[in-house]
Amino acid sequence: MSLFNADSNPKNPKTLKGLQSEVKSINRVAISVDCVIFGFDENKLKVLLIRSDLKKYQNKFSLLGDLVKPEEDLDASAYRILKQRTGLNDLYLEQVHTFGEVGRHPSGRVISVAYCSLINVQHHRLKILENELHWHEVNTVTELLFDHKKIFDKCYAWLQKRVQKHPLGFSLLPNKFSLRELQNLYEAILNIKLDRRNFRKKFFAMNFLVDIGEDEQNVPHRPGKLYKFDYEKYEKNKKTWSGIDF
Amino acid sequence: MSLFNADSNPKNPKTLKGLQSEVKSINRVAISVDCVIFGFDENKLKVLLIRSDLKKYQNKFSLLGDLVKPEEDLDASAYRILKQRTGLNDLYLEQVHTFGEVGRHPSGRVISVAYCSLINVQHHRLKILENELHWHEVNTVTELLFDHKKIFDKCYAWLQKRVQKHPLGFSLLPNKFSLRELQNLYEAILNIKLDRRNFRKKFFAMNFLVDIGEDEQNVPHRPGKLYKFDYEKYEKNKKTWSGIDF
DNA sequence: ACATAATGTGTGTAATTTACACGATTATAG
DNA sequence: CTATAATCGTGTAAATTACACACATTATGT
Repeated sequence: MSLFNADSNPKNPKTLKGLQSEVKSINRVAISVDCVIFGFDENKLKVLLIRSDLKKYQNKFSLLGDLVKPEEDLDASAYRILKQRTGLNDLYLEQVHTFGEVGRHPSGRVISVAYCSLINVQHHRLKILENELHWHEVNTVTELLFDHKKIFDKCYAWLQKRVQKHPLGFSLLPNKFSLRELQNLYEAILNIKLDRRNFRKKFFAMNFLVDIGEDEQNVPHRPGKLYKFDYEKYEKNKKTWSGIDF
Repeated sequence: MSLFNADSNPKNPKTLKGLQSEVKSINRVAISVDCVIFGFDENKLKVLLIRSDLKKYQNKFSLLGDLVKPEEDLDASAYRILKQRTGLNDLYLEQVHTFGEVGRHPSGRVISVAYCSLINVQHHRLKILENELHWHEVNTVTELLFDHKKIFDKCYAWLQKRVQKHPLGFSLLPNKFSLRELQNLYEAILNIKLDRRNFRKKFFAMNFLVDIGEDEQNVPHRPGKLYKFDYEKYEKNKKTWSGIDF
């Protein structure tokens, strides 16, 4: 077979050299990374967007993205974009889907790999105002640049599924959080109401929340206890089998 | 902002024209699609591989893939590869992950979008022998070309998760199948043993299996009833909320 | 006819999920 | 300092679901 083999034929194999020139000359496209960055603030799930300043694009908002550099891994590219925009390292980041429709981008063939990131809004509030960045409530996101709405929709649906089976949601909260905050977060992401007592029971039963012995401050009501998420314990005990169910 | 905006600066926005030349000249890479095609035969989960005939690559096996054509959508490219190899249309196909490490391919920068497909081995048995194609038991897959083992591993792990929450597994079976066959399939994919009675109860409770009133033929024991999967009913009734649990 | 092998169904128990109510604590307004 | 409003923190009974397990049935092969 050949390296790219859908046309291969045992009697007429491609050579490595031939392939190299094919790779270098013919089927070349640009590749970009777009980041769907979620945040949680004022009990709302938000997404970080940037305003287009091109008249041609009517001041639409778009996701944060950039072309992948020639010597840059895809993940590295996503981290670079996040770093440039938020100043933060060590963000939660995961690849979600790749969008490569022929007509998706006006500048030619551009394939975009979508990444999701979850960040704690408190930690980078400073950087926002310098740019044309803006936190949008996810429910009010309508039209975005190019196919970015489609990308956003995919990532939001991904988040709603993912957050039920994986504790990535904690990345949206401060290190110390109350159970009420955690529940508000889940209610905002999933867009549902949950029973407070059962929510509490469920998370305590998981045994990944650590009571750090502090209380909420400056709340206009009885303060709740603060917890942190024990990620190591989670990693050790996480489920592998959740059962057939659809 | 600009179309690619990680370097954008309100005082110095990129122009659309500038971007177009950037897309056309600088950051260009080749893009390919690799398909991980699963089959189920003799109660084993198999994956369809093709043998490399390049000496340089020591007769390693590789996934089925090809470069994406300039005017071809990613999904279309994956369908084309499947069609060329199996002669089948309408296969189950889903994008899983994109692999873009800088050094992953010897011919230069090649980004590969991995797709998973599930096919019914009966339906295309004819085409296999013409090529260097081979069904490998998934448990015996060791070294593959380039990073294809990594791609395969990702797709297999994806399948194991996915099959628990989505009825894609039926694509591996004939239209009519017995419950025993279905259970064998799940046991092969998940590499576990399941209780026959509970398995049966679970699937009947879902109410997506239709008794077609026929029995197995040519089995050396009491024939089981044959069923088909009612995909429409599934689509109407599928769950949206499966609960927080990790 | 008998041994063998798989099918098809039922039942008790444990575990999990759900629904639901009340007293305690804190801040605020008067 | 008292009343009010809000949230915290907890327990229990009912319903549902998951699991372990046993036995009678139907076919095959000899």
